[in-house]
Amino acid sequence: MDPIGFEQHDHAACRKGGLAEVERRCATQGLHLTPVRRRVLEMLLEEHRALGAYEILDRLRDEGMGSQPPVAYRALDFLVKHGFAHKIEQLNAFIACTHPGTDHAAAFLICRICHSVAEAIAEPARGNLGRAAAETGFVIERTVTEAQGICPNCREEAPA
Amino acid sequence: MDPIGFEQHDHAACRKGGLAEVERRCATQGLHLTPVRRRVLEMLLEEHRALGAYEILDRLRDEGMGSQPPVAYRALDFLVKHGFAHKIEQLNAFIACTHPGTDHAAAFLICRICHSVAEAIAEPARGNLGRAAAETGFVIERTVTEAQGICPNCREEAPA
DNA sequence: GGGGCCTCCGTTATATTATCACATAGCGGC
DNA sequence: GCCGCTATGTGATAATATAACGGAGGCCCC
Repeated sequence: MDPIGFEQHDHAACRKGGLAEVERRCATQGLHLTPVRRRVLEMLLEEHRALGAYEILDRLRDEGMGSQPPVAYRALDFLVKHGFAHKIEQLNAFIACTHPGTDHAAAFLICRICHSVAEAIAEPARGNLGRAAAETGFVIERTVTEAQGICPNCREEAPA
Repeated sequence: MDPIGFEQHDHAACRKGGLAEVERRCATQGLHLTPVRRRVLEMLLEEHRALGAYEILDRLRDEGMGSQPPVAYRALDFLVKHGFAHKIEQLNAFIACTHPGTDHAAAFLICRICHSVAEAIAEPARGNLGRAAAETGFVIERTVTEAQGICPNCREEAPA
């Protein structure tokens, strides 16, 4: 199990590994990891925290890579569509996928203090939701699972 | 089990029952179900479909109950805060709770064709998410579980 | 029964998030 | 060279949400 991003870890490796994996998959699937898309992915990989589209856009603008919202949104759409990033619906923000290789339904643990986000692999068909779907004939295509709370680090510092 | 809103049912009873239950709880908990809040709840109970804040605001305006966004958002905040309604994060829209009595974590089945929404009771602590949280010491305070797909009715009509 | 406090509402303004529409650039096929 | 395709650049605007402030009304205390 490595679903969690709260621990200390070799973050440089984590960034490079994520990028390398995405590059590999783009190559095998014939996808274009263009400069903008690549840069946005790097930004997301920089931190285990969700970034808003406009935060990303600001950074792109600083780097001279386009200054209008569609630039950021299109890159994010690409990354999300191909499973290289996820949208955190509760935050209207985006995060790099920690398992870009696997076809996966993701689940997230979101710290409301430090805003770090950890990703786990979800089991969409399990539990009440899957049962309810099966009972009624609802066909699940996509699930969003997000938990908000306090991460171990923040819990120590502010145990309230 | 009655988690599902896709079947035919006595909708008038369903509306009245929902309203009555909320009134009862407001009475016992000392909450103020003011005219605006009550009207918004009624609107949500009208349909098993998520309504956007501005859709609600338009109706309030038509009825002369306030025309500015905060009016709708405040009423919705109240309803959500006390568990009488839920926000569907994927849709940025709101729906009446089908189990206003119980203290509950909700899970939703959202039809991407007809936009109807069914609510089931979720089991937040189960599955990978709960396990990942337990392993790392993350304290879950609130979970969002939403599945998007095709409801049985739409599936018959458009079996693609 | 007046004053203070609290909750709720009305309103203006603005912030934040997201998309539309259309023009341009590059690239590969043939 | 030209076409068709994908991606990008840009201006405009739509959709969602909140900040900030003032006033109305209830309620309690004394």
